[in-house]
Amino acid sequence: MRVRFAPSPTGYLHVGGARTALFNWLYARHTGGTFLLRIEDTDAVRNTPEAVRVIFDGLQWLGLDWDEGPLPGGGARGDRGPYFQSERRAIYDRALRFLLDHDQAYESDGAIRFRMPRKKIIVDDLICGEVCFDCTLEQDFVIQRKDGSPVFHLVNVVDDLEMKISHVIRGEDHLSNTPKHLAIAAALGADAPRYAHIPLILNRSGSKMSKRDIGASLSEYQDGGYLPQAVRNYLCLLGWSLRENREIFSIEEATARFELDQIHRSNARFDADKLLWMNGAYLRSLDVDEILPHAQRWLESAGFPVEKWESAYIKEVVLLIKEKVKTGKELAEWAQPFFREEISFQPDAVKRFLTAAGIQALRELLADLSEASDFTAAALEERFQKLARTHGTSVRTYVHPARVATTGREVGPSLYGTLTILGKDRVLRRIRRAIESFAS
RNA sequence: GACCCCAUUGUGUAGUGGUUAGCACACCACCCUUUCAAGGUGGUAGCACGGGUUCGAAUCCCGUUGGGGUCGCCA
Repeated sequence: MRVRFAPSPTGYLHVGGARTALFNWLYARHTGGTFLLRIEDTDAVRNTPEAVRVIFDGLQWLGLDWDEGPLPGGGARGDRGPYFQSERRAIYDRALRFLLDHDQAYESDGAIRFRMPRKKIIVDDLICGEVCFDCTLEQDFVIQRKDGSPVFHLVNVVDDLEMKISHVIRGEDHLSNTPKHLAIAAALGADAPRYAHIPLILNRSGSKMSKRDIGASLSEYQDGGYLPQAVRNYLCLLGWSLRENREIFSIEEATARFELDQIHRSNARFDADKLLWMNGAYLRSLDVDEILPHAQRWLESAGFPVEKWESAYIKEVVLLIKEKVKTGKELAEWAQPFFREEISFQPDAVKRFLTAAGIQALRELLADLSEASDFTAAALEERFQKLARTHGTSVRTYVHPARVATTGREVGPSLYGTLTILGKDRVLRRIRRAIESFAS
């Protein structure tokens, strides 16, 4: 089996494209076949090195490695290259010459048109089944522009043939183009690959997700603190499932179970809420060591110089917070009090908890914690409860002002864990400072 | 408009002739609780419609309606 992902470098990687790449990759890995990457950069205007970089980054981030194709560092792997269409002109010229010589194409106003056969063409699709197109009234179409550049329909088919692609797994928006592609392959005297058209990903309002839609670009997830495992898992679910009331699964499991004929025929709407939930689920369940490299990136982009801190310290913070948040972005926000001495106080939090009563509670707490020799979470919890009992009040009396004093916020991870990680010195200093700043 | 694809709660799906139509997200309620999450329990909500076929249709056939896609010298 030889499958390919053939994106056009547009400057961003569409989630639909990412899902197409994923399905191709899954099929290749499932069958022990070859997954190749081909860059369809025939549109010179849009073709920039940065735009190609985005494709490499996105695929690598998702963990979709390709066996053949251009390499991010330059050069290529595989013996069916070049893998940039812009470098394959001679091959297309040869195909054009062949079609012209065999009267399957002709010149028209300077362009070259393909002689579309006027007959019924059946697409035997691996997912959609046999689809019949009546092409008796079909028009001939351009395969080489007046400026001499070849057109998508031609190059796409020629490359699939030249690269010995056995299965073309692509979006269903291409189903209607397939008769053309079948006809070109036949005119070239070749056997066309098998086709498998996967359902489209729709936006919230139900039309094909486009560049303009929120959440359409993979980079939004790369930059938004999502875990690639979660995004990949979610993408699997758009048109495919394990069929056993379970939606969170490993990539190995997906690879083992993936079958083309189990893919849906109906389009799927992209549900950002569910992806968010899934990302949180991954954050909670993944081992902190797996999250660490991502967390370092999240913290870095939030403006915290991670190299300043021991990775053991970062791990403690991540371990504390990851249970409570859904994205890395959120995690970085919550982590602020651990990486910045100058904490910023949220006005609402101050107003609500650093009242006269709150300050009084902080004074009592300060006196108590000053005596503490054991600053573990369990010991602190005991201390807070004892303090509350002594003063005949609820532990909340101390917890809330303490959280605001040490983190500046009224919402955050477990307070006792927070205090433990901050350590006695920082905790006492922050409580003192809060008392000084907000006692009126 | 022509052609093509599709149709199970709001969303993603399980279901392939006989089920109290299952699961997940979202939503609501309660429980747990130091906040927020998470977790637990329960709940609201679905086979688009009309004809067939059949002893029996979410499941098979036809039509209607609805949604989507394609009709470029873009890819």
